[in-house]
Amino acid sequence: MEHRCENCIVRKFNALRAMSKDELKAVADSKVSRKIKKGETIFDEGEKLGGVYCVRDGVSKLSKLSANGKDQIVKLASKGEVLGQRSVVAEEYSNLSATAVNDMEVCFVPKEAIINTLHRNPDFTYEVLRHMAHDLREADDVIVNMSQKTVKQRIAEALLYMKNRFGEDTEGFLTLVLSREDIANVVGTATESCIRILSDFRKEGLIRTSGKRMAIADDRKLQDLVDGF
Amino acid sequence: MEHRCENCIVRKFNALRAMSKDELKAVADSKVSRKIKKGETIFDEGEKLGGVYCVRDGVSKLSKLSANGKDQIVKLASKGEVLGQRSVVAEEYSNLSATAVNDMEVCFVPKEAIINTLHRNPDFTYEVLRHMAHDLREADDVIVNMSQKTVKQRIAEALLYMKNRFGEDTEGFLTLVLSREDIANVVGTATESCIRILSDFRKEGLIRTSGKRMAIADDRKLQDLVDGF
DNA sequence: TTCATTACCTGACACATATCATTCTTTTAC
DNA sequence: GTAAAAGAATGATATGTGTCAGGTAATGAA
Repeated sequence: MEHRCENCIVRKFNALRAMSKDELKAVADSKVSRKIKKGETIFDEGEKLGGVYCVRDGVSKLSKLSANGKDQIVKLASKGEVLGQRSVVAEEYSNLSATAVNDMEVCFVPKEAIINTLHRNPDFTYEVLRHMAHDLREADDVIVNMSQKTVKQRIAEALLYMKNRFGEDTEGFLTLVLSREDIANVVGTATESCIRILSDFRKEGLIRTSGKRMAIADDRKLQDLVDGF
Repeated sequence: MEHRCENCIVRKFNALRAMSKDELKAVADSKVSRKIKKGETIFDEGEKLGGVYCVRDGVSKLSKLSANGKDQIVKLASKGEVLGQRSVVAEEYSNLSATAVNDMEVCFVPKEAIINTLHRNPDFTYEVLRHMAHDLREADDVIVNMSQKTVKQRIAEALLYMKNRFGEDTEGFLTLVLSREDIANVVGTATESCIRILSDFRKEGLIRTSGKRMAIADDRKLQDLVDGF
């Protein structure tokens, strides 16, 4: 049997926690669980979304294709986050595409259940609003970082972010494994530049690597770099 | 006597149009009109906002100071737009500062009236949400532009944006007059680079200038530049 | 007006970053 | 396990942009 939203822990982290019992029941009845393999896309830029995707497990990258064919990763979403919220709320085509960074499990929730609740339950709407306000603030910060920080600083920041947000395993390696290309797309640089800078970091003892896995060896120095020292 | 929100045309452009008569009355009773001179700041980054500012007239730049002392302009707000919305909704300190680009007239609306309505009137909350969803989309686009387009392309785009958004006078000059420094801060580049590129544009016949005033002479070529031709 | 300040402009130069080409390594799939 | 594909690494080179330094023109205040 499928999981019931009412008992889903993931819900605690997103706006669905503000739903009433009945509303949640409606969501649970209409939702569809879905497994997504690493590298598969959940939805594409320009697609009309029929609902939102609630992430139960795994990590997704939200990216936008630029004119010169490069993908800019705008956000990484993990357990508890809801994908496609913005597009459904604004009733627009998606401005981003979502791709699984590792194997994922998501629940697709048809938009009707969401929109109904948005019209009737101000607590829920307010909660969604607060999440979006938070996203907007983060987006503002990214804009400033993009234009004012060097690639080196942005990569250092991305590494620290990955550690803080997704943690590290028992050996100290970052839990979230991203390819150099993905990291380059997060900070908005060429893959080669990213690789070069990561090599520098390794040589300077700021990070350790083992295959695709990466570990932060000197938080302090990385942070100093970000702050411009 | 002060203007009444109920009759304010500006309201039609923002979320306040979804307020009930009574709610609007409460806003009108608590609001304070204020004139702001060109160059004055409305609020500062890190400030705790006691409410939002509804723009009746003039243009404001919303900017964020970066570590290296440069201002990044994140958004330009004009008639009908509401400043400080994000901070009030999220109950956070402001992440941006707002400065008048020209003489302005704004109405300060204490947050209580707003927050009360957010909790009670789902139509209003939904409306605010839709506006924020729109802002978020724009922010995503800016992120991609920042990281993938050249300074030249971004300046060309900014000029076209200024024309489309704020229009031009009878002589064809852009209505919104920004200093080169402000334009540089919009596109995230050095003032000198901005000046140089605008000079190039002038020499190539893409724009005309007369003192601080600027006119777009060749929309088509500017657009081609933006698109990478 | 005159002075002071701000905005604008230009040149020279350094440097960060992108691009292209090539090799080596790791991962994936059959 | 092996082949094929994908990812990582590195060098050489070109170039876009930032920085510093020195101007002129425009603007505002006394």
